Amino acid sequence: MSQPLVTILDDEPEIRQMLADALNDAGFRTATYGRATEFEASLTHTTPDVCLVDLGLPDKDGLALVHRLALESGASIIIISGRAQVQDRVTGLEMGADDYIIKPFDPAEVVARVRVRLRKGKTSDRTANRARFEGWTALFGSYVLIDKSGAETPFSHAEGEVLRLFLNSPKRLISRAQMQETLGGTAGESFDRAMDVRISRLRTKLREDPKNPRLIKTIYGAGYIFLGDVNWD
Amino acid sequence: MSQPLVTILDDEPEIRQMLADALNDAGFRTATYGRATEFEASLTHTTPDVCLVDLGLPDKDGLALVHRLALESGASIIIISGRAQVQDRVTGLEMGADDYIIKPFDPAEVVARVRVRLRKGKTSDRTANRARFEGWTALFGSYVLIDKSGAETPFSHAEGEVLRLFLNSPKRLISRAQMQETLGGTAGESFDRAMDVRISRLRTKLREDPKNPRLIKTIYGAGYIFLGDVNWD
DNA sequence: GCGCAAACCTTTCAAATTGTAACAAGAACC
DNA sequence: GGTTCTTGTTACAATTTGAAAGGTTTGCGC
Repeated sequence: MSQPLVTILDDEPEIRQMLADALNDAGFRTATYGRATEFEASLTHTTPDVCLVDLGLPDKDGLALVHRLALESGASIIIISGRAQVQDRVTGLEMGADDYIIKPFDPAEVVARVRVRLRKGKTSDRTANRARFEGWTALFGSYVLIDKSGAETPFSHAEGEVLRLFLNSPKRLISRAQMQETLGGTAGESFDRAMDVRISRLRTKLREDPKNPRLIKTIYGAGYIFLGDVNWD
Repeated sequence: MSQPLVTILDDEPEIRQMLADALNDAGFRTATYGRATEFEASLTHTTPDVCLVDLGLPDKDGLALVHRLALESGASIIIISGRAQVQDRVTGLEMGADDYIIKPFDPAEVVARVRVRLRKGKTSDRTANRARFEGWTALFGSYVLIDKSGAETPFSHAEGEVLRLFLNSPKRLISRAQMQETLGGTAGESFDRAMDVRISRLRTKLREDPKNPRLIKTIYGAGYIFLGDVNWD
């Protein structure tokens, strides 16, 4: 789970191969698809970080796919297309793509542009130390949670790590593997329980109703999701 | 702070003008600079959202400027350059640029690419993950179904996979084989039953009449069809 | 219609996953 | 040294899920 996943959707096998090779050499995991339906099917059980999409697909309108992808998935989308008109590029970007590369392309440039998209995702991790969410204010500098009425609740370093992780990617599924990675879990299988405990303690401090958590939701078999709007400053 | 600020750094006045006009027409505030030193001085009292930087500057190495900008400012950086070699582009992107546009360019494309960078900046933008159908609203971000009256019904990850598959291809036959593939079925023959159970549970949550399902229809010997109009947003 | 086999639905049950209370080891502080 | 706080571990409860099993429906031949 450590390496980012890049998916490649193109109907020409040689291009798929070329891209996959270049990206693998650069250290990414890749998954290739020749048809839109095949690719769409994969989305229910995998979450790519970057999607390379060829617009000239035989079985589906590429632009519609890009549009839906942009809305539904958190992945960055890079269109790869033979259509070089400015208008094509503009509409492609307007449909939600993050970049638009014209065929023929140099694999090195594709790799570079994929890297940019991943870099952006990472850098968005806040290093600020105050966040407001749903009536709460978290001060990471002084390890204190403040509720609507101004009452303070201290939290520990371990709890803060979890909270920061949640506040950095709200409303998105965070898998247990991801957590272990960022929280320096020793990958020891018994650390699983420790994570549960951290989250349990955090939930208590956020006064979550155990039966019906509103902020930290468990997705059985998948991970956790932090609901609620977050503002950092 | 209402309109985003785009800065333009280029030594050719006509290009500055052309970009500024196009961006102003698109509703952005702009500030233009002809020299790197001038531009750098401006950074002490303004915080641009997107910076367009020409690499071919007379008074300073453009790449070094890009690098510093990427590290120190939160702005998105788009390089505009006459140097069209792949290597130039790759190094430009590696230095921290978010995009690289080659001269000569079409102003419309520049505007589109600026828009993409700004869109990315909004964090809560890509969390929609919502579909409406026949009076229901499915929030995949929070694993909740909402009916006409606003009542919420949570659904599990497994149920969500099935529901998403249906909503992705409404009014089209979905074979069991397809499902198994999509839902990561181990192809074990007993997974068939598990599939049934998932659908059964989903039907219950959608309050389907067992005798007369309106949304998820079984096609004996072939698969399932999801009826109903779907809108993602 | 009737019978029958295959396909499908749904209840029940057990295994896997997750929640939390209680305890213990260790760090920090006095 | 003693106290308090933090944090992981253990143990057990609660929940979710897929598997098993039996019931129901469908298609088809007579």
